[in-house]
Amino acid sequence: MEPTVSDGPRVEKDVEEQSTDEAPGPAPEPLEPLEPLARETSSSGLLCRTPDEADEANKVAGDEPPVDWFEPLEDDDYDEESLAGESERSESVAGSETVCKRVYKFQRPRRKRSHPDEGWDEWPILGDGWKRKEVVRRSGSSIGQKDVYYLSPRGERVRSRVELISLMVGQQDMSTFDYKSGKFYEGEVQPVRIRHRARRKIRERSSSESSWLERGDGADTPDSQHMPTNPSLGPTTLHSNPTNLSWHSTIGIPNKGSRNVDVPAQDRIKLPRPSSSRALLLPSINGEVGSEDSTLVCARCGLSFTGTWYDKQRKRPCCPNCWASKSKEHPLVRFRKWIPCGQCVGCHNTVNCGQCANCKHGLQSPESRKRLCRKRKCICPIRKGPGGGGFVPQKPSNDIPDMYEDSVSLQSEVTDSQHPSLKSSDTENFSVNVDVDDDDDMSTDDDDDWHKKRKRRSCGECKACLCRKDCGTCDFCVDKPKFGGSNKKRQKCRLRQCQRQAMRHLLPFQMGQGDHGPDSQLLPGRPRPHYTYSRKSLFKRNRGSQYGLDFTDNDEDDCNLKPINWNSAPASGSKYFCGLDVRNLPPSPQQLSSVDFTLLNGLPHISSDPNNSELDPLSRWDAAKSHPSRTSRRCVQEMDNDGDDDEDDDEDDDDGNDDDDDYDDEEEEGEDEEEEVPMITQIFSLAETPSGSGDDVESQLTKLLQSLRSSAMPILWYSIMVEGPQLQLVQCSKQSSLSDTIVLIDPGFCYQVTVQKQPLLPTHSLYDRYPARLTSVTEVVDLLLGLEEYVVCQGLPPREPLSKRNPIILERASTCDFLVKRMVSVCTNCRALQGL
DNA sequence: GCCAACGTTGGC
DNA sequence: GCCAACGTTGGC
Repeated sequence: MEPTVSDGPRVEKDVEEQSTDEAPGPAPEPLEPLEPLARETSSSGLLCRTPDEADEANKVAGDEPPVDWFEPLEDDDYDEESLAGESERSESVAGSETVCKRVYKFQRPRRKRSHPDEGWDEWPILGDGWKRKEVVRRSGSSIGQKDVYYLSPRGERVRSRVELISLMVGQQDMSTFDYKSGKFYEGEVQPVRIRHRARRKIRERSSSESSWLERGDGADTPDSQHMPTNPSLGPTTLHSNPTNLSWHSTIGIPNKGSRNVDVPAQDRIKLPRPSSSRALLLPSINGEVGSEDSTLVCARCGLSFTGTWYDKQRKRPCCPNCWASKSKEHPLVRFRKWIPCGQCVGCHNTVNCGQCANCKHGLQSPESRKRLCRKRKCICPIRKGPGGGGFVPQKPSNDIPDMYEDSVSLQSEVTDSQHPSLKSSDTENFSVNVDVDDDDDMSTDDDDDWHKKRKRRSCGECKACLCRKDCGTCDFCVDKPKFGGSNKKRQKCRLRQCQRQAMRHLLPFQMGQGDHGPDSQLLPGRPRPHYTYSRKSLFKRNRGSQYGLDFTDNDEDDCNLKPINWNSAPASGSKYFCGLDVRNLPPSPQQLSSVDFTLLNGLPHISSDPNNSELDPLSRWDAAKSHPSRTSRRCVQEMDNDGDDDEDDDEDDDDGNDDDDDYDDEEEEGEDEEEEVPMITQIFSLAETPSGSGDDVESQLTKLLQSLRSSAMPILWYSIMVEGPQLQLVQCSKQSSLSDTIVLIDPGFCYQVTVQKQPLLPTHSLYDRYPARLTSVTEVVDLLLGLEEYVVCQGLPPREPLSKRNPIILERASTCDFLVKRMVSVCTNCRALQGL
């Protein structure tokens, strides 16, 4: 039977028969039956395609093997278009979530990363062994956009023309190669790419035009299926709703100042007539160029307007006002997002009741997205429902042109609340519905704010976020192609990782590496998420969640770590670093002294361990990381000695898992942050000893510590607080020229620099360059940067070398400067000692 | 079109 | 559980 849309349930059944990710293997792809559908759709011309696109689609359906860019579409068909079953649509809003989640779960295998050799077409035009692949973006604002990748015979994945050309240097002339189509245009007229200039010019007038121009040959994408000019829309076409159409050409100037929701129809925004250039590009309706304006409802503000303006990605109608707006708010957010007022009782409530349906849902299904406790919901109706944020759409939703409904029906962000199934309710009723149904109302689901999802690693305010320059030395920078790297890690420079929201494992090393350490909540950044849904048994998670807890991560290691109560006094004599997760940090200087360096007569000898001498700084760092037992276990054990089991730990644990489940919950994040700050103060109290100085001084020093930790520090410097109290800045790279250099800041902010535990003489020129007291982050950073100009005096080998079997012991003068300018490897005093 | 980098996953 | 790898997507 030829699959049709109505085959959805059957397909869903097929999907269910797949044992999720356990059975990828050679079994037929669960969504396979849909491929013919896609082909048929393409071939029949039902979709809005240009002739070229239709040819391409037909070609795909015919001679060439199906390229895998159909697959994502099929995925999305299920996810967003609900081809998997109309039943999803007919579900109640609350019920739909269950169904969607189930479908989603069974679709996971389809979402799995494609196998390296999956979906590649042989592309001999580039030479033997070359492969090509087209991928359609499945979500986001650029959904439907098609990306083309190539795979070289050597397995190098090419993402762009630049990369391809760089690979083909000396092999093939790529000047006539069209990357997108994968063909050479020798002797042919290369397809005209109307971009840049045209786009810039047109964008001022019409987003829809620019979208078309931008997309170029990418028009055979899901976007094309919801063009307002799509003749296949049947009863839900333009023609079916004449009251919302304006087939007459209207020429006018967009009324950018008007935001009146009660704009009468005759005052609706008039758009310029499509340009002639655009007319050539737009698809046609029944042979006519689809250049006529139509009345649309802006997906962003809800205003009706006349024209064919669409947002940048041509996903939704977008009025000129919103188009001109610099706001990055997602066009649909206002329709979908429940915006807390921040003032009502619900907004002020920061404690989950634990009793409401949403709380129980979270307890029962921790793997699902967390829903905000009902007691914590904003109770201000004006903030709810479509047109939230104080805006009410002009027209009831059932007056929204059907073409728009059709257009949004394919979007990944579309929820049931926007679904045509709800169009029967007018605006008021719609709002009521939303109010009643808290679950759907919740915007904490991941589908509610895709934009923030991409932004949630960046606060945009901290120094790291504001820093625009890569350090060029961290592992992430080294990985970047511009620094000669292989682009495998693809992460932002560590020094530019947001101090507040970045994943901890991405932060600079001094910020801590572990996510689950006893003091993890003290560290900047977020815990590392655990994407365990695909591999971890739900039972395991549920077992703990029955009690509102999740012990999933309580492996043996963590059990040792978690009982630590940082609010209690440390074990007597304990000298572990406070507030640092040192499990994966490089060895502390104290530890270094006993592990990596052997001090003979106060002088270090060069280790013969290649791990210490051969590796580059980052490798050595990695080596240090790979031996956490050398660095952290000692601390762990020490800390564990005072281990008291505290419920707070459990709560923390729970929170951590909540984070895993829902990073989108902004309020929760805010709470996390709120919890972190005071904890630092409490941590500092750890170091507070009876013999300590006054509270004022201590708190000042603590503030400096906090500031340092929330700032981007020079590479591999990290700040710690030790007993005294004393703030220490430690260069943790053993490969650094300043290895084992510490800046000690006392409660009076006076500082001293030590190198390998040896204090720099007060007469050292370094002290002349910087203030005697370091009272701000800037001063500290300046000093550290200044220190980077120095290297440690190497001393000199003894005149009479010992036997080769003994380590070489370098000698220094008692007046050694320790730190010398980079071009000077040995200080003058040591040279003098040797008579040089 | 290209690059940056976010989010996820498979392998260990 | 960790993390290298990379598919993916937003920004310019």
